[in-house]
Amino acid sequence: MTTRRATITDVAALAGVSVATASKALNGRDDVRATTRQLVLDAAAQLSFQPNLLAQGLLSGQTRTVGLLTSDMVGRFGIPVLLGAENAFGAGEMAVLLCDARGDAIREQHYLRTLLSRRVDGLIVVGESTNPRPSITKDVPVPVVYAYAPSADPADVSFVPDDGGGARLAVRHLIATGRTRIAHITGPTTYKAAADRAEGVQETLEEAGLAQAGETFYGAWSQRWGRLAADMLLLNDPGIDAVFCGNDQIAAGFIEAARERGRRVPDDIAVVGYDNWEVLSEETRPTLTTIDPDLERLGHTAAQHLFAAIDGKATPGVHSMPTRLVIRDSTAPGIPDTPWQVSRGGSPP
Amino acid sequence: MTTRRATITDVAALAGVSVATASKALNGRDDVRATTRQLVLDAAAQLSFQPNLLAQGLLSGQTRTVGLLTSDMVGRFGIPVLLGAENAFGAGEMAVLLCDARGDAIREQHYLRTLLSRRVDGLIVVGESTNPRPSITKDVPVPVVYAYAPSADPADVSFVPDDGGGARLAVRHLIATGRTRIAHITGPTTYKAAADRAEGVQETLEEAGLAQAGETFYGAWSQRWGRLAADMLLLNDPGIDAVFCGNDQIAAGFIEAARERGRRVPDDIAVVGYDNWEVLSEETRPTLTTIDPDLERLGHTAAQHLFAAIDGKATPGVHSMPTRLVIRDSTAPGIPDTPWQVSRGGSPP
DNA sequence: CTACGTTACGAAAACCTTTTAGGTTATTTC
DNA sequence: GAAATAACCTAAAAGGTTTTCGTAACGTAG
Repeated sequence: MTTRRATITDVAALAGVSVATASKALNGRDDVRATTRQLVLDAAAQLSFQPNLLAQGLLSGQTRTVGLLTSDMVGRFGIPVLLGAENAFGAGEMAVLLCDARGDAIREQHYLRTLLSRRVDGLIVVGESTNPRPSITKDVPVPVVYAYAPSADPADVSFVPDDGGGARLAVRHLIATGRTRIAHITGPTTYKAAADRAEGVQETLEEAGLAQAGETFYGAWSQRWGRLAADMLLLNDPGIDAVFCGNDQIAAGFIEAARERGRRVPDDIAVVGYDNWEVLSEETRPTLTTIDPDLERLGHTAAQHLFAAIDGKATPGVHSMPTRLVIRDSTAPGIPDTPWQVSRGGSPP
Repeated sequence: MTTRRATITDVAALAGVSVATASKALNGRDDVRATTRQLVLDAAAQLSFQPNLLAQGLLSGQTRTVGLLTSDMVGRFGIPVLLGAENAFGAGEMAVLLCDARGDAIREQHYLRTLLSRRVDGLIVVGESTNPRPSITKDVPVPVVYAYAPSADPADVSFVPDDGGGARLAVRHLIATGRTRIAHITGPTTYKAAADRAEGVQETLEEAGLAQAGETFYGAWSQRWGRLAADMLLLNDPGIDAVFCGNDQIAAGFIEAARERGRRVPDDIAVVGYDNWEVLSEETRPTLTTIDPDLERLGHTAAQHLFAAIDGKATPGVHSMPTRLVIRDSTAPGIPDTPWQVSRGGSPP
């Protein structure tokens, strides 16, 4: 356990060759005789030799390591992005240095310095909301990719979920199922995601020649607000037959309150959520049709583009990542597969 | 952006001293004149010099990096542990290499190799359930600490939540509030956590001279099972006045079903959950009294012990980490602060 | 037998930093 | 005025790997 680890010098000595030859044999270079190579390989196996990546990195200037700088890992949205990214990196030979700045700019600076000290090959910055965040690209001698929260500098490489598109998907689905009086309840106005989705709702309704039922109801991202909004909405505007909620919590609250007020979901009112947070969307009654922002894929794509950027092939700009409509019972009770169906019951196992 | 990074040689040249002197000046060694030191420091600042940690690590044999090997980051429990650990490391000068083996032993081996290749100073292995997992300690020349899932080898260092203690906390609380007919609904028998909690329930009831209401109801960790079990239980055994649920999802389902059957919570039946998963425990009606396993602290402690182990001060054995009772309205409606109260409304902001 | 090309291998430099062992001044002590 | 000390600084080695270049052996053609 505390035995010194074998170096290539040890391997070379055991094989009876020079370190240069050992290196070539181990790395598959071709000016080494087959028998010699086997000798070296056997020696390496016997000593369970593993090349010191520090030494390799020192020499090559490439550490095969990227820094993953997250602003708030506590939040729900950073995790899937991070997961997708880690996934993409792990598939190659890259390793991920994880740093959680916890929303603190000072801490972020600190982590940034240590990451650069460790000579990471690139950085991926994942934010906690889709609101733009300050760019760090110019302070840094390696490529940077922003995920979820875009950089404020449009010349940087950012990947964000297509909130407008998600809203369009939701509203089109409601229209396709025959709804015409559609309301929208969402989170705080300070969230760009809320504004983007509201805009998507507006546009889609106009395209269909429909008017939105009531103005957009901005509130909190909570179940409580969903219930409250339901009470207000059902009282003031009893004719609505569908509601698109800004997230699954609001939708869960809405469904609960609607049921208590004697409205049947989906028969009287169809409900669509957002986020596909399965602990909610699969446990409401009826289960919840919702928009899946596919954050894991977003993280994966961001990581792949970081690869590309490290290889000098950057793709600047803010890239909108498509979302998926997940149809469950809150809009389409027991209807078997239908043409307009995108996917049912969440992601495959 | 692509400009070569400054080395200590550049700094020394700019300051007009040798690299040795520059190194001493930068590292606060004391055989260097104050004026010379300032000269070096200015030069370093001007070039925004940052020491190459690879070179340092190569020399010292310490990389100030630990590997964080998680078996399944998708799950809910790994994340807080990971978070607490990252937190503890970030406070020092350690960095965390994140690897998600996704429950695959092959992948775990692969990651293990690359981590060792990178010469990490230690490893923390976080599992996804409290069931023991295979030990890797003997395959590895650095200290290893297990978090959440203990190592199957009792000589290793493991940190697990005290499930039995959590159950005791819950049942004592129910008894303290005057309940006497207490039932227990929990997850699958295959989970050690479920078994440990059930055992804790048994013991605590016996100590109090009470009998458990019905046997332990094993099922799934789902809201659905909570509803189903509620229906069964309230039908067969209408006299029960409290139920301790194996997790918050079961508890949420139970509360919902109980309400529909006309039982008031907590007046007729008190409910305690487990996990303090706030998206549920703060959104049920009434809000849910529950056990918080304090996983973040568990992760933090595990990380600190890894530090100690790296310094040669290991503390072998399986360490049970205490849980917290979080009292909300499902057991104590609107009662103001009372002596037996441990904490209210979850962790402070 | 000489000239030359090919093949297989080794010596040494390079990457960047820290540390050890000396070396050069200036200052003190007798 | 010589010797001892202190203060400051430098040269060189070490850490593990890859790469470049040099060299030796061998075979082939002239």
